[in-house]
Amino acid sequence: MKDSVAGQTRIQRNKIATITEAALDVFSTYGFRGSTVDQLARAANLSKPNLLYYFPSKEAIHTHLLNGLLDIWLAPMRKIDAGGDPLDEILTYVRAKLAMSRDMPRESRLFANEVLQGAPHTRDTLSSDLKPLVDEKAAIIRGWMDQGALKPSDPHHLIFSIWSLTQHYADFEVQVGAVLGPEVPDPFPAAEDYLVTLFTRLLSPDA
Amino acid sequence: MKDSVAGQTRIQRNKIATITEAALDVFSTYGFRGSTVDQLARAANLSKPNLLYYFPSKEAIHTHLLNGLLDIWLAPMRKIDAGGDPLDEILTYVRAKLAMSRDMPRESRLFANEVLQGAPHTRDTLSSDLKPLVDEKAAIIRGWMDQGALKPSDPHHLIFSIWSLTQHYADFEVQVGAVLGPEVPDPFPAAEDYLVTLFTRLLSPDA
DNA sequence: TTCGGCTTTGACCGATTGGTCAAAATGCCA
DNA sequence: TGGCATTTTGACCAATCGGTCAAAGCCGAA
Repeated sequence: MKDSVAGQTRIQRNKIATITEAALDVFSTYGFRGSTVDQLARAANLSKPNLLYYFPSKEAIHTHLLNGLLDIWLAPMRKIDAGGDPLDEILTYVRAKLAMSRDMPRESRLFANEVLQGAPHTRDTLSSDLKPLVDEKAAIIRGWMDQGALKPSDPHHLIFSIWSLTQHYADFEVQVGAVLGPEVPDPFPAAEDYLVTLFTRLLSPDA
Repeated sequence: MKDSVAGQTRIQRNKIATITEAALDVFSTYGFRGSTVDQLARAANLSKPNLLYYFPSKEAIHTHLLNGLLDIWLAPMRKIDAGGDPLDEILTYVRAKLAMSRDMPRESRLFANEVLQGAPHTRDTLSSDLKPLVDEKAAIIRGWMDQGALKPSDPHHLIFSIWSLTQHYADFEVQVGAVLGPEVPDPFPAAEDYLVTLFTRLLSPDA
């Protein structure tokens, strides 16, 4: 595996970055099994053997992508701070996740494809890395609710709802676009207003 | 295409039903391109040529499945009644959609797979059938809000949020399970409580 | 200019893909 | 029972799949 940064030439680093970028395009559109090595090579402007000179297999590229992405993907949640203003912390997280759906829809769809099909390459990571992180943040939220700083509701399902509501605009982009029609070219401003209203009414203890 | 019910023998109707059921299993798990005709045949306890005697191609099975499903899938939304109690109508719809995620997760994942990959077999139907239906129901909801029977918020995004929040429990079942852990074998009761609370606080004009 | 290692490639491999076909088996009605 | 249409199957096909390999091209250092 050529995952390590050390001991790489400039060419290697560049090509690997190009391949990774192209693979994100292809995998997020067609899924793992729906993508072919030829497709990946063509998207990266490389011959097939050349691509397989940098990665040992199609699966290695996919794994490399998923591994690199998980940290980026969870970064906004890690920033939830027990010392901050409760509603602000939640709304900031919601806005950050929605921005990721707008700016990184391919990454969102890559994860969605993976999880939809049973997370065959990620399942262990979900239990070992994701669960503790979510439990930690859920405990913070529960603390806020116990103090009366937020209206009570199930913290785990609150987190699920943030994920589903925000990622929906990336994963189901085609459906959202078809329903809103061409007269709404960008659904994100209205989506942000709606989601801020939703979580404010759900959680704000005043009014 | 053997979609028509008329002019079919008992054997044909049974086998087609068996194939459809098996294909739902396979396609919803592996996606269209990720599923093979051999897999479909094995799941239906048929030889490959025998399966292709009832359907002309792998794609025909997939199309047949999607077509048959769209009506079932949209049925709860069609029941939203302008004459009913506004909050009741919404909560009934939410509960019905959540029940579908619990009882028909394969159907949900089949659609998710399709839409995620750009809805190559469904795109036209989304614009021609889904959009008018959503627009109609959104107008009803907007009417309720204008009357003051519901707190104001964007009706289209309200509908999107019902879809995403409920389908999440089917489409991302693996993730939900991994985060909640084995100590929560069934997330649906808590999910229903949470969603009822969410939409009540979002929409109920009192309190 | 030559050398040696990194990079790139066309040709090729066995396995699997979606799908076909002729022949055999089965069901059904007289 | 015979006879015909429906159903089922093993063998097979061309195309595509992921991946290999030896040879050729390319590069900077000596």
